[in-house]
Amino acid sequence: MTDHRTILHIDMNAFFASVEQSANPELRGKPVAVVGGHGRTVITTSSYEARAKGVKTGMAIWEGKRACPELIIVVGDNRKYTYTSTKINDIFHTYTPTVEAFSIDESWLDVTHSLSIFGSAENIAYLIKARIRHLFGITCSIGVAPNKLLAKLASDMQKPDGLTVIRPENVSRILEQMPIKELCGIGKKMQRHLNMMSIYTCGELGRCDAARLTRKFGIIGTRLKEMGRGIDNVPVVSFGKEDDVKSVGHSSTLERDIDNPAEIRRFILQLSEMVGNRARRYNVSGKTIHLYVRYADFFSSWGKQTTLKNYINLSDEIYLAALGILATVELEQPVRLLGISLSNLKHQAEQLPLFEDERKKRFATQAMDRINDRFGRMSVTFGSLLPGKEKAGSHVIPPSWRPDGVKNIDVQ
DNA sequence: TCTGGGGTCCTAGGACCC
DNA sequence: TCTGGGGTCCTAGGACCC
Repeated sequence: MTDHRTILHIDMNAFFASVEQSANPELRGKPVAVVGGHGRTVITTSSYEARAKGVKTGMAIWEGKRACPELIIVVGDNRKYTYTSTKINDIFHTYTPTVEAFSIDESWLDVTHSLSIFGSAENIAYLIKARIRHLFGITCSIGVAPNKLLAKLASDMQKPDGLTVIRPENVSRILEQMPIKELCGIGKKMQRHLNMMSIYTCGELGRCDAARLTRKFGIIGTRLKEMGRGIDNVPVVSFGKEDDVKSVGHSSTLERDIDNPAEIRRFILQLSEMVGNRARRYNVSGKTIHLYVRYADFFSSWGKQTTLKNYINLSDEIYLAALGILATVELEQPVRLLGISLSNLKHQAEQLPLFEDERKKRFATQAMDRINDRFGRMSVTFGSLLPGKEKAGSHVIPPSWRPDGVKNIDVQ
């Protein structure tokens, strides 16, 4: 299907750092790095001034300082980013109802049916950029194209504060010399494989024999060739029409490596509480629990999962399942990171448990969740957590957070 | 004082059932 | 007693995205 859609991809420039610079004039024009508040943190986002000096996302603080000694370290503040992201999302919705949040700082808009009202996609892009700059003092890069793949590619072509339009008649010219790694979906490994087949540009990928790609990559081969030609029919899926959420998980690098079993169990309980709290807020329960451990040497790790007969979402049930997994292994090193996730999810129909003690437990859990929602994570928790004052990892939300928050889930 | 945290999707192989 | 094959569920692990 050759469609005639018009898609915008909007990418907030250095989002967390820009929000900080906007909130604090002393940071403007200076190299700033946003980091997590606790534990062995890394740089989540850095300002363009810092990037110019070689500061990159994922660097440890000391690495960032080595690249740029005058680097200003700012501990991230979730509330600022979620608030700003939500408000920006509101702006998008004044131009089209079809808005898909790819992450906290990236969205696609299908404006095909808005063009008659607002004139042109470029006009919409200008209006959006002006409003975001006016309201929040930050910039974004916008790509306009006939599909999501090309719109995302376009928004990457001019940063910061760019506006790039890829018209259907220019697609093949633009892709001819474009390195394949610029395409969303082609990572390091795929790039290496394609390079070994002497494929370096999108043009070459698009002309490659489909059978050759399919032999090498299986079913993905066909898709790769399409990507090389700039073909992408994936629709923009707005909030409320997405697929069900598939898993809920938390992981945390510990402040220091630990090998004390009681301490490990304490962190597992804490993570179980975080996972359970979120699952209950999403109103889902799951029957597969996954425990992930990374050892002190950073490189060795393992993950084990177990599937239960029943769907669960209470913190202590998750905790017990995770402990069950832990009991099947012998730890080889001190532990650096622990993670728990709940998958195999289903929407939980609201019904009161039959037995009095179960009802009491449900109410107690709901009360605890409400307090935590209001006053922040882990304001109240199970007693066994109280003696330790150590808390798991970073409080800075990941860029994968979506302003829509809870996804829509069909009741089954 | 090296190297975060949240996800999705895909594949391969084994167990088990019909 | 011997045989093939399809389907589903499960675990483990990897690639990719932000």
